[in-house]
Amino acid sequence: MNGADILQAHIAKMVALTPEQHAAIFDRFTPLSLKKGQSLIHEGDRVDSEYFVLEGCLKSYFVNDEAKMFILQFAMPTWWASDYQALYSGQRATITVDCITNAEVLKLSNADREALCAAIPAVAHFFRWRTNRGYVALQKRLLSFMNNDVKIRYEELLQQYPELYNLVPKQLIAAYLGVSRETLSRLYHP
Amino acid sequence: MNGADILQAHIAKMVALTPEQHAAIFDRFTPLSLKKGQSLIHEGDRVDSEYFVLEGCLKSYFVNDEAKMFILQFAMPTWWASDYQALYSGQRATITVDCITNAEVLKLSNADREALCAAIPAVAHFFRWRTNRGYVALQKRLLSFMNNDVKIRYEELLQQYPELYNLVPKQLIAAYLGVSRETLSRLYHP
DNA sequence: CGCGCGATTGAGTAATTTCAAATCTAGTGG
DNA sequence: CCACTAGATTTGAAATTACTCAATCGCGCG
Repeated sequence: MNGADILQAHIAKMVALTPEQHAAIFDRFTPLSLKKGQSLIHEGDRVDSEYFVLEGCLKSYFVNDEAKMFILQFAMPTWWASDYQALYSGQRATITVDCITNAEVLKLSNADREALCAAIPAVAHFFRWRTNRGYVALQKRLLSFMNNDVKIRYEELLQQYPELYNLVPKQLIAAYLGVSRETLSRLYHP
Repeated sequence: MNGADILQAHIAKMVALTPEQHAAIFDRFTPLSLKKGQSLIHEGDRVDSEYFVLEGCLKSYFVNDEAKMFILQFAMPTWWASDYQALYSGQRATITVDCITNAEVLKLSNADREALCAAIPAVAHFFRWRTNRGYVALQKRLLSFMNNDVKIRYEELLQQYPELYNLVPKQLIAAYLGVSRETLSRLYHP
């Protein structure tokens, strides 16, 4: 399945559009082929775009003063990634987005998104829905963070994305779960 | 300032509307006067509305099997609250929203929101912006949760809402910060 | 006055961290 | 095919931190 089809299927799940509208939407996106390790957004950058993942896996993360990494999101196919704080506010990026594996993504600029939303109300509806979905997912994660111990959070993550298990290094999983890699390791080697 | 004015000022910060449009929007909201302790959404309920706070303070929280409470949000004036997972998906509420103090709120049903968004594109834009803002705030909180210790998180919260200090019991603050009340107490009585 | 809720304090326990070292593994070049 | 290296993972031990449980304190209100 090519990029246009994947994007179309993703949007069509939420709103009904004509083929012409789907084509007009896809026109605004720029396909990018990325190598493992390449970065899309780096701390300190100006951010004017977000990215829709077609293939591969990205991570978005924050690095603190002691060089400790905290992963906000593993972006798998059909997920979106950016530094939304920077994208919406115009401030410089505080988080970094890069490729865990080779990846195919579609880039959409802020301006193009707004143009699409203005031209096609259903697209505005789609993006509203998408952010709602992200908000709910994030809230669920925060709750799990407060409520559950690491082991349960680890199982939740693997249940949601079984492919992560042998796609990303365990230390990145640990950085997502908010524990040290040693603690994660000890969970399964008692 | 009355409810209509507060709502109008809140929306006008983001999108430009005519007085007639503001009036049409306010028409869809139902004002409610609530007493301290009253609940708007209770775990297990069907949820068909969200709430805009005019005055007072709400909390939205989750209670786990061991009756431990985790506070997702203190909803202060001009913030919105609901169980968005339930509201958007139609599933039953897993979180509860109730009043920490007497409160004045405006209720908006899902159907009325969608009707407004469909009738006035700028309103759709407003809600898209609002959810984006909520998403970014939540992401910031998750990061702070992973990165900072309780003391810093406590200071961040009080810096954002100084009035919380003598508005809500310390145990609720602890439930927001994700620590036991004893630990929070010891922070400032070493 | 005394009740009840919230806040504080103490002591022991459990979980996680850090630091250091050992082990494993995949990929590279000879 | 093998040796080597870099990165990733595992393991150990000590130190830290937060938790639980229990008891006490403080204060506002009937």
